Amino acid sequence: MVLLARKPRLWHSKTMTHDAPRNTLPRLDESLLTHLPPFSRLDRRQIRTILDQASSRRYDTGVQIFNEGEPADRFFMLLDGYVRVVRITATGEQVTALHIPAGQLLGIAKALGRDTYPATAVTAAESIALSWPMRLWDEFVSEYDGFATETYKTVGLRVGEMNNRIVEITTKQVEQRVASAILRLVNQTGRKVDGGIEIDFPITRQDMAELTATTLHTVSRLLSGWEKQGLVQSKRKRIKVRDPHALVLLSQP
DNA sequence: ACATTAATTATGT
DNA sequence: ACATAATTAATGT
Repeated sequence: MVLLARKPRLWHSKTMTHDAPRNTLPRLDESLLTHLPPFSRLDRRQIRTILDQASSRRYDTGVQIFNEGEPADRFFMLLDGYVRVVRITATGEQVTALHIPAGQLLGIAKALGRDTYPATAVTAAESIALSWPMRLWDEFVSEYDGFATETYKTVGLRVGEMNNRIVEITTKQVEQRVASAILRLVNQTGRKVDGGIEIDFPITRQDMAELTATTLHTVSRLLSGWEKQGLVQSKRKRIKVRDPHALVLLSQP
């Protein structure tokens, strides 16, 4: 299996050297959670007990973390990487609802009053996530100050984003949709590189097409055109924005 | 205004 | 060498 063949690469470890291969991740440090909004108001002791109940796992890119309709037995905190939340239409097409960056909760079915996952979560890059059994959810909500308000805040933001997408898809035209999709991704996950800002995880034309409800061909044509005008620069699975403002103009006619 | 089909090329292991 | 990704042109609704 691929997962076992690869060396476990932990958070931001490009320059790190590994002493020895491990089959389990190292003991979790409290600093992993202290800065993350749902846990930021907690003291060390509380975070310790939270971590002791967590299990941590590393995922290759393109791996499902959970599937739509499954009983939601665990909820997750993404520590590193990106996941896309995907729904399958009646015709079997994939539609990407949104992307979740590191530092956010996912699979929080309980927060939506559900006991099954409402969508499928697939890693968009190599990722690491903590998870807890869902029975702890109510405990977290009641015991830990700020946990509930923060998570419901992000839930609100996410449904807002999905609503925006629906409005976009039904009203705006394709060029405007992919323009604003790129801008959203850049705002959420953008990483400054020399000539501009780059989407921080590998994303194909097909992925963009699923995000914007179009075809990979249209996406390809648009990106090629924008590249010639110097708006963006893209190679395989990478999109860099050189002129965000111009994209903003394209996204709102 | 956009999708679909198909053929061709580029790119990463 | 092979599979996957991207481009490009032609044709269709």
